Amino acid sequence: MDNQNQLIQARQQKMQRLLDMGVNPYPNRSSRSHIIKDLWDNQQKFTDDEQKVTITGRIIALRRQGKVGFGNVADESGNIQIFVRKDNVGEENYEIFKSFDLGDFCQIEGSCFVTQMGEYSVRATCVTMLAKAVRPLPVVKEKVVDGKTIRFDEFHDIELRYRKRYLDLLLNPEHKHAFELRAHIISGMRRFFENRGFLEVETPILTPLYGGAHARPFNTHHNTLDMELYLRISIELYLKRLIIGGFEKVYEIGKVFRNEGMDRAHNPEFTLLELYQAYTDLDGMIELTESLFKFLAKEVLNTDTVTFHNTEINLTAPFRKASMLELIKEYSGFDASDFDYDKIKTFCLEHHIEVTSAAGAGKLIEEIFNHFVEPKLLQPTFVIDYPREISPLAKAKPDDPNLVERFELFIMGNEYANAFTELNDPHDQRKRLEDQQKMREMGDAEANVIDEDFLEALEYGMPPMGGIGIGIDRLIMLLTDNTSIKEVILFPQMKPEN
RNA sequence: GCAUGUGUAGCUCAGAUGGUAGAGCAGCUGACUCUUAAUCAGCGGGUCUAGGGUUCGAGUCCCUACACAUGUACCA
Repeated sequence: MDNQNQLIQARQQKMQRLLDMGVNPYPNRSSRSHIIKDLWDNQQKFTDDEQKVTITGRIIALRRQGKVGFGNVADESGNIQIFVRKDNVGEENYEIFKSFDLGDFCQIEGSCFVTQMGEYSVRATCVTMLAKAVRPLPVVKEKVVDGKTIRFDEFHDIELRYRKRYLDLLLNPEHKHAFELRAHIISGMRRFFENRGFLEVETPILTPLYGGAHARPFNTHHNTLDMELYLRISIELYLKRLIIGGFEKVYEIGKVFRNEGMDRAHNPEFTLLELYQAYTDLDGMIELTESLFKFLAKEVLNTDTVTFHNTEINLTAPFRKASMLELIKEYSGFDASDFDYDKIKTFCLEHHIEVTSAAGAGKLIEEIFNHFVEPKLLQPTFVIDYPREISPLAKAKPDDPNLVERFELFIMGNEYANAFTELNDPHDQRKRLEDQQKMREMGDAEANVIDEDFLEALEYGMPPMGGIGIGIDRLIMLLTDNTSIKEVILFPQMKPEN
């Protein structure tokens, strides 16, 4: 018998003992009068009047001493010591207490008092088993020294933490913070958009064609229809159809799926916000983005700045705006504004920047930007004036056909938002997608595909508008000072263990 | 993808130069009616990630595979 089975068997034996006593180790009902935080918030009152309280929670520590025992019970709001004495609960009930193991859910009835050692506790008059844990939890012990909690044998194997997130949340409760903040940021966004009159919508995730981004999709198959379907890689083309349909302000927050490599910054499924607003443009999206960050900082984070890896980032001041070509010149000294392919290619080769056959001058300019500029943009910066070649859904600048009205927002060397004045000319849009198609044929597997249904919709007329996408996971990483996306996704993609 | 590192008990970790696997916690038995990393005494617990190889002998050396981390390339 292996060790784990031995541990499980010991717990099952205790469960059997309960059954033999006629006690259900998994009762249907429980009751509680107070959450544990209530007891802590009103210590004086509860100790003075000795009122009866009933708490529920998980046993997170046990210290037995013969005919008396201590333990700690935790619910979501906190944890408190319990004191169980045979004389207080009676012989039969004490047998139930003796069946308690670390990890069991229990209900404790009693009253609050302070022990001789000065610890605020619940003196039990009756204990109840609510749910027996038959599998042993990793044992983590804590000690408080000078107000600081020292944790022993912390559950910190990174792989186990991700594979068994429930144990991570249970044993390292501080890891809940990123997920709570995530929820608050998303609900804050919804409030912000609702205040501005946006409608939240849901569009298909399973689609006959994928588009709106530069990525490879996941394929699947519908049995009854006997057709190939793709998981969406962006939300863009459906949201634009809604603007065509007469909605003027829409957004969606949802999962998109990209079939690419995984690393500390990429999970195959991730959460994207996309938003479209009719009768505005890139400047409108800049205003909206600055206001959104300001709102989230003030209303959710209650601060102006966040600290990421010891760098203070001001989220509320106006962000810097600079064109991609200017920034390239600033950081590399190279002037690419003439879009001279041969000259740009030579520069790339000189600086060991990969030049693929499908890449034109615009793509190479982006590569130069990624290499020389991107890592240097620490404080929030709107990079504007993108090459048209790499922006097939953005409207060209009226005075420069090589460039489009687009920005990406960079903070700490990473991209946090991508926005355009959206292309609404169906002829231009068709041509752009055809150019993408050519790039596919030249080997760019991530280039956009031609979506005839979308083009037809465009032909019915789409108002001028601005649109933006914000990667939520990355944003949460920034706000929680995490460098791994797995720390902000509850159940990150993992390869099977065996 | 590539490079480097890690993988030993349920958990956290030791195991120089190859010689039949150790600790703490948790578990079991016993003692203990105010403890708090409770304490004390005793006991049990391992296909050392998997598969090959070298060797009289491999947790340790070599090869392959797998998982995870970090760096790097591409992408949000």
